[in-house]
Order: sequence, then structure tokens, then C-alpha cells
Amino acid sequence: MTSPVITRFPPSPTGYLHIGGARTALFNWLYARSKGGKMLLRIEDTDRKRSTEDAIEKIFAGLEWLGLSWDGEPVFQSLNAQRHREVAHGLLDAGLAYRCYTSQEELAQMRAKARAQGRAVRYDGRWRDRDPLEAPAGIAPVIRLKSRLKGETVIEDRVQGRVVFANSELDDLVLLRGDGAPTYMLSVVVDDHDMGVTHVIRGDDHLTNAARQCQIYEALGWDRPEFAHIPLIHGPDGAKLSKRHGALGVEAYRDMGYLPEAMRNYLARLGWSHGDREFFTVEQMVAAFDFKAVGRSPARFDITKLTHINGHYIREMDDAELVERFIAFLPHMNASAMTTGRGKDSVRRQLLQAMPGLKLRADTLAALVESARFLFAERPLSLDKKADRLLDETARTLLGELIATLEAVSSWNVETLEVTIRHFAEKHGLKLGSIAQPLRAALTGSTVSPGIFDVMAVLGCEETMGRLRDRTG
RNA sequence: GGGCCCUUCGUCUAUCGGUUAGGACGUCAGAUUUUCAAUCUGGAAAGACGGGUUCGAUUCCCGUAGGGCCCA
Repeated sequence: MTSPVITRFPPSPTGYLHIGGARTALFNWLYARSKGGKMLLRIEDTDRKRSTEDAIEKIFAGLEWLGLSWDGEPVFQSLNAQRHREVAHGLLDAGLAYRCYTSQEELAQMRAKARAQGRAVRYDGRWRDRDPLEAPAGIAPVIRLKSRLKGETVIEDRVQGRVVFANSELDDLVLLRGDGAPTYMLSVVVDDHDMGVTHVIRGDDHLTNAARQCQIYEALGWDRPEFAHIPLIHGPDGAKLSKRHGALGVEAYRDMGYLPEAMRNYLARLGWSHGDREFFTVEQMVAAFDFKAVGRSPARFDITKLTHINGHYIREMDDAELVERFIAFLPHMNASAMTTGRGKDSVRRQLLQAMPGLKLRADTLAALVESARFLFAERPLSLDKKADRLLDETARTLLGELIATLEAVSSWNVETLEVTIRHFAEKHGLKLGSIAQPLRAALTGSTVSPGIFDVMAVLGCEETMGRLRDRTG
């Protein structure tokens, strides 16, 4: 019988949930779900000065937006400091750790010396076996792990494969600082152990840390978890993802009109693949996810592809569902006023009717909203430059004649309107485009819109005629 | 500086030693067309470099170069 899989996502609440963190969370979530296990959330708030409530809220919101639910209550690392200290002192009592009184100056010298000799920069263990009685007064010691000097530390990583570190490269790491604060290295190991984490899935920037953490596990006599170090996401220039690129919070993408399912799909395919498959439902993703198919090289964030995937999801989405997303999105672009003065039901009805034509032309919710503005615009419409130029004397005259024809239309629907207008164009010896474009300009204020007959149908007879008269009167 | 990781079209990737090196985004051309999209068809586009191992390397090994991460 194998124990249930427990993964964890441990964000520091010093900012928003960025793209890289979101993908790490996704992979943890996918693996846990695929194994019928759990994903825990740990808030690594030991840096009290930089941790904020606001950041915690944003991280929760980001995970929820992406549909990455965690199991149980979040663990706050700062609350475990006492436990971490006890573990460190246990190691001290067992002779597996020691007090080190080396000053900052000495450390700096050590570094300079190592560097000059072309060796790894690390602590030389000068207090490792020294008599504590020689301790200088007035210096609060740090507690260091008495790590193995010889041999190797081997990590059988689920993504990186077998990675070997010579123990001689790893120095006696600090467990507790002079002020008694546990180090990151100690806290992570103790918390992961206490939380029962079986699989540590994180960015490969932690690969070297993993070796050091293994030494702590060993000293403590604890089983280490499985490790899976996934490659980082880089910016378009191949360098670390920064604010210049995509290191925005996921909520920034939400506000740009990206769908969580699209973001999830895109992120999953960054560094992971499943044959030639590009699109995955959550279920398919969970079923197909496997560390063996996770690559080891970093991937660049490409918003163009994200946008394409987003457009795909918008087009595939059920119209009624899209209407709800549309409405929910309005506040995010400060466009709530767009539909004021209209009944909620009528707004929904009109959007639903227009959606098939609108969603084909938008690859973000923001673009979708923009493209729908003409529906709710107040008469007389303001025309953009091109539309204005299109509506010259000839065009207006033509529209005037069209009004008369349209007044005779008995049933106002796409089919009838199309037949009527095609006939009208023929009668005047015009191509359909010659009448459709002025019509579009008059009805939408733009030269770009869904099919013109759809526009007329969605606008309705009364509004259509009104907008036409605005241009011919 | 040391250690570790990485390297297939511009980008994300497939390839379990033998393929015309495949797909996707982007790009170009065409079809369609009432605009713009969407859609369809087609094109250009890749194994960093140098050595090995092998009948045969993108694939395995070594080195070089480049990039990244950690340590400070």
C-alpha cells in the first residue's frame, strides 16, 4: 500500500501570484489530483517586514481564479518558528549541530580567500570542533548543521533525473540565526515533514537547496520527500521573468480579459507536453499529467500564444456562459456604465443574440466588450474616422433610399434582411459591399463589426431605422 | 569564482539510434467574403559547434560555446 500523495504550494506573501508561481501551483495541483492526493498551501511569511495581508489575499484570489483549490487550511510558516527552533536545538543536543561564533568580518575574509584560490565560497567549519569555552563574549552565535564532509548527496529527481553533489561542496549551513530566527532551509524541511508532504514540486532554482535540505533530513533521521524540480519560465528575451515581461500577477491577466481555462492550458503546456495535443480540459490534463513528460529546459513566456489559446476558448465557450463572463468582466475594465439605462434581462438577451458574431472576432474578454459597445451606444452614434469618411453624400443618399425599402420589411430577421438588401443592391447595380459598408458605418460607427445582417437583427428594427435616419435626415 | 541544470524552426514542443525531423503559435501566399475575424489549403522556417561510440546519430559519451539557477 502506498501512502497518499501530498504536495504543497508555498508562496511568500510579498507580492502577487505571478506567472511562474501559478505554474508551480498548477503542477502541484495536477500531480496531486492525478494521484488522488492533496495539495496543501503554506504561506511562507517568515519575512514579517515584507509580508502583507493584501498579498495573501491576492494569492488566494489568484489560485481561486485559476481553479487551483487547496486542501485544508493554509499553514502560516511564521507560526511554526518555535517548533523550528526546537528542532534545531534537538540537533544541537544530539551533537549534530554546533554553535558558531564567526563574525561577519571573518566570513567576508573567508569569502575573499576562497575566491582568490578559485574554490567554492563557503564556510570553513572553524567552530565545528572548537571548544565552546573559547567562545568570544558579546557575540550571539548561529547554529550550524554539522554536515557530512565526505561522500555525495544524491537526489533522484523526478524531473531532473539523478543529480549528484559532492558533500565537500556543501558547507555547514546555518539552521538558526544569531537572533534565534530559523533559516529558510530549516523551516522548509521541518514544515514539509510536519505537513506530511510526500512530493516537493517546485522551480529548479531550488535544486541546489534540495541537496542542502537533504542533509537536514538525514541529520534528523527523517525520510525525504520525492523531489521534482521543474524548469523556470523565462521572459521573451530568455532572461529571468521580470516585471518588464510577464511577471505580472495573474489578476493582471484576468483584467486583460484572459480566461482562467486558457491560462491554465497555456501554463500546463509550458514545459510539459502530451504528444501533439495542444488543448486540454482540466480532466484531460489531470489524466495525462506525468513528470516523465516534463522537460528540463526553461520555457519563454509568449503572450501571443496565450492570446491565441484564449481566443480558442472564447470561441468554443457556450454563448450563455460567455454572456455571464462578459457581464462579470465589465467592472474589471471600468465599463459597467456601458449597459446602464437598460434592463438586465434585455442586456442579456441582446448579448446572447449577438454573441455568435462577436466571439468570433475577439480573443480576449476586453476585446469582446469593446466589440459590443456599438450595441448599447446612445444615438446619434459617434463615428470613427474611417466610418465618417465612408458616409459621404452618395452613401447617405443610398441609405436614404434603403430606409424606404426597409420600412416595407415584414419580418425583421437575418434571412429576410439579407434577401431584401441583396435585392436592393442588385437593383442599383451595386456590389453588396458598397451598401454594406455605409450601413455598417451608420449602425456601428465603425468599419469593423460582425456580419451586417446580424448587426441589424440584434439592434432590432426600431434602433436600426433610428440610426439610419440619424445619417440621412 | 565554484557547483548544478539546460541547448530541435523566431517561440512552445514531438522524436524511447534508422523519420521527406512531426504538430502548435507567429509569419508569408492563396481560397472564402459585406468589413474584420474565424475557417480551409499551401509555403518558408530547426537538431549551437567540435570530437568520439556505432553499419547508422537530433537521439549515447566527451569537450567547447552560449544561457540559466544556487552560493556571496
